Amino acid sequence: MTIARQTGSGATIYSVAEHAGVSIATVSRVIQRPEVVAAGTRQRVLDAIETLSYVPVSAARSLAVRHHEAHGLVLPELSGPYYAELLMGFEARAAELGQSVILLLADSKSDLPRAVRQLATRVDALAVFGEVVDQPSVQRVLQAGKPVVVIAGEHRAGVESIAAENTSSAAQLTEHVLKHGRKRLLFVGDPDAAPDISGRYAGFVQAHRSRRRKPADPVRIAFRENDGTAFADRMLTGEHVADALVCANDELALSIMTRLQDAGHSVPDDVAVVGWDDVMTSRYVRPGLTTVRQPVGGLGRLAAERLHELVSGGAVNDDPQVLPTRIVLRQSCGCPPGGVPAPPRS
Amino acid sequence: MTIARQTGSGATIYSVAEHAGVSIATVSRVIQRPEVVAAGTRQRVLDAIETLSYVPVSAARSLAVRHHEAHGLVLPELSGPYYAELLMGFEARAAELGQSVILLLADSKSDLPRAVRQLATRVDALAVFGEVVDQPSVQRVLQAGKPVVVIAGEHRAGVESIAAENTSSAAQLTEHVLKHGRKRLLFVGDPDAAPDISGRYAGFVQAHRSRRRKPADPVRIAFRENDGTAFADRMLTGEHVADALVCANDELALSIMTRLQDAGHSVPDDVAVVGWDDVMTSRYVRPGLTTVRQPVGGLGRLAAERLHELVSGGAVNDDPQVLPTRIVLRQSCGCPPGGVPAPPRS
DNA sequence: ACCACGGATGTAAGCGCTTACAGAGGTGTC
DNA sequence: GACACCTCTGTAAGCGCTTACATCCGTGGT
Repeated sequence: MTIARQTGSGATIYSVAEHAGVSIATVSRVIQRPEVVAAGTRQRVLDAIETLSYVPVSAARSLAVRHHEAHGLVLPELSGPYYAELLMGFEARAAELGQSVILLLADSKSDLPRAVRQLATRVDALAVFGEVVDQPSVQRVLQAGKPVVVIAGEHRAGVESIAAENTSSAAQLTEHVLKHGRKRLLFVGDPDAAPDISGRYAGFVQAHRSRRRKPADPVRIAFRENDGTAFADRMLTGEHVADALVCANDELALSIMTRLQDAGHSVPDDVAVVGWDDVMTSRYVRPGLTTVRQPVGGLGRLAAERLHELVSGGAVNDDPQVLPTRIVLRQSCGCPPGGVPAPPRS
Repeated sequence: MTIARQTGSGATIYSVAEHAGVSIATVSRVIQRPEVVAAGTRQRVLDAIETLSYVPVSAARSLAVRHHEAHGLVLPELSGPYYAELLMGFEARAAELGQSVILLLADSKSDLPRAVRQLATRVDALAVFGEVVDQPSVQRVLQAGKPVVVIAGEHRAGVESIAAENTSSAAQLTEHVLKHGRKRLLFVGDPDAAPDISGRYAGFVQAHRSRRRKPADPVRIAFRENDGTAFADRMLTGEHVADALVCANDELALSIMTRLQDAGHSVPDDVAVVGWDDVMTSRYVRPGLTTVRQPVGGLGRLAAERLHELVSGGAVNDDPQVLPTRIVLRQSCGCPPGGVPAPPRS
């Protein structure tokens, strides 16, 4: 608390070796491959480690072995369950593979490219979400010889990419809504904002086409609750007319649905609403929100796994890997209660 | 893709120096303190860095400067908004202070102590949540000379700790419910599960005492949705009787409330329900859930900040720092609609 | 009794940076 | 013209580990 502590910060492999009466090589061995050192010696070293509170300096090891044993993950932010789940999956798998994870959140960063460069400095490989980090920055990392996988982003040659299936489940979902007899569907959310969304809109269009109906243009709004509320207000004034809303995500769907209900409209009688993500709230609102569940944790796990394989010399997979999604039917689309019970969250 | 790449993985400070026709010291200088090197030289070096796609190896720097420029954060998990928000705050502040953050999630770890030891190896300081990591592990880190702050955990001498205020807001909240004329309140959640919860129960007790009423024993159940549902079922059978429920967190409150409603009971008429955390769902359910908002992001920011100060030689703060919380009144407690509008989330 | 061999440990050469210190030119002053 | 000063750059000594290679010693075979 006052004087420099002798133990702790001071202990190095040298002090341990000295204390145990062995060479530093032996100390290193008891840490890396305990079985090769004689039991007695091993114990003396272990004791020395204990009494000196020795904690190795990973940087020295990294330098010597020439890799970091760490993966970086760049996410836009962490509000809502989506990214959190992704991160959980990533962290879990990375840990299993003995890798630390260094997290970088893009919002709140004034100079993202710089932050990414910095990050690249301390990891063996990088996973980045969608288009959060600019292409040149990605290229830099790649050129420095560090594998990069992009999650739910644009697919580009030479960069491994993984994503959840969007288009065909969007088509199914749209089809489902159409089967409920809805005529004027609106897609709510900006397809240009992210590849995920454009895939969903593509499915929306496809479902219309296959019935020879003309899909409406997307309502290009952002994805936060405020945006949904504002849109609902514009529906209330008659600016937008629809009997079904296919929303780009649950936050949008929920905020719109709630606003409409608070204004006296009935969901799904007046207008059906469906979304994407199956957030917790979607189970709790009434009517329950029909939505699409993505294997978000799986995306994270897969990303960590691929990174590890790439670092270990694996070849980059040139086509995107897409994980299947599942439609969760509740009542907001017009289905009767008790129809299909929502499966428990995995 | 086939042959070892010349650029990238190969580039070191030496190759850059050679390519630019300067010494490695100069290269290091243009990276660390560009202003001290002559403009022409600097540019040549910058060009060399560019053409060689040089990315420094942070481990080498860490070794030379003798610190990692990274903070570790150990969290139980990441489901629900609570930990995610904490993490966001922590990451944001850490980044501002130039520190990377290495995340460790305790669930999914088969050998947590080992994971923590490993983590300690690559950071300058550690923030750990509550009691997720065992005391001996914490002590080890401390003895190795690395600062530790515990968030929302038991306070112990010598370890810095920070938390959100619990007892007095719990007392206020309980008091509020009592003022609505409720007579039989139950505290739902196990106080022994976490210091936060025991603080809340203490407030519950305190409010009763100050009115000379006898507080009920806590209903010791876990905090997941299932546990809440099961408890609600037991209320429905008459095993528990109450006209108000003070729940340890929103997940519990929401799952109980919903189950009760689905069974035909009215909230708040038959039973009032309040919770803690102000998760997103709490705004969306009807009636809106009365709850307590904690400055979760603030806890994270503060943790990162204190860590940084401790690493920079600051003295450890012997009493816990507690951040204020705020009660958010909605209708589940019995308040009329439109009474106090819920402030927007910060 | 001698030798080959294998197991346990030590020696020493890096890994890629940072930085104190020294040296080399230029400028300005008297 | 000599000298004191700057400014800019180079030299070299670590930072704390890992690991190939060398060494030492005890065994067992013959």
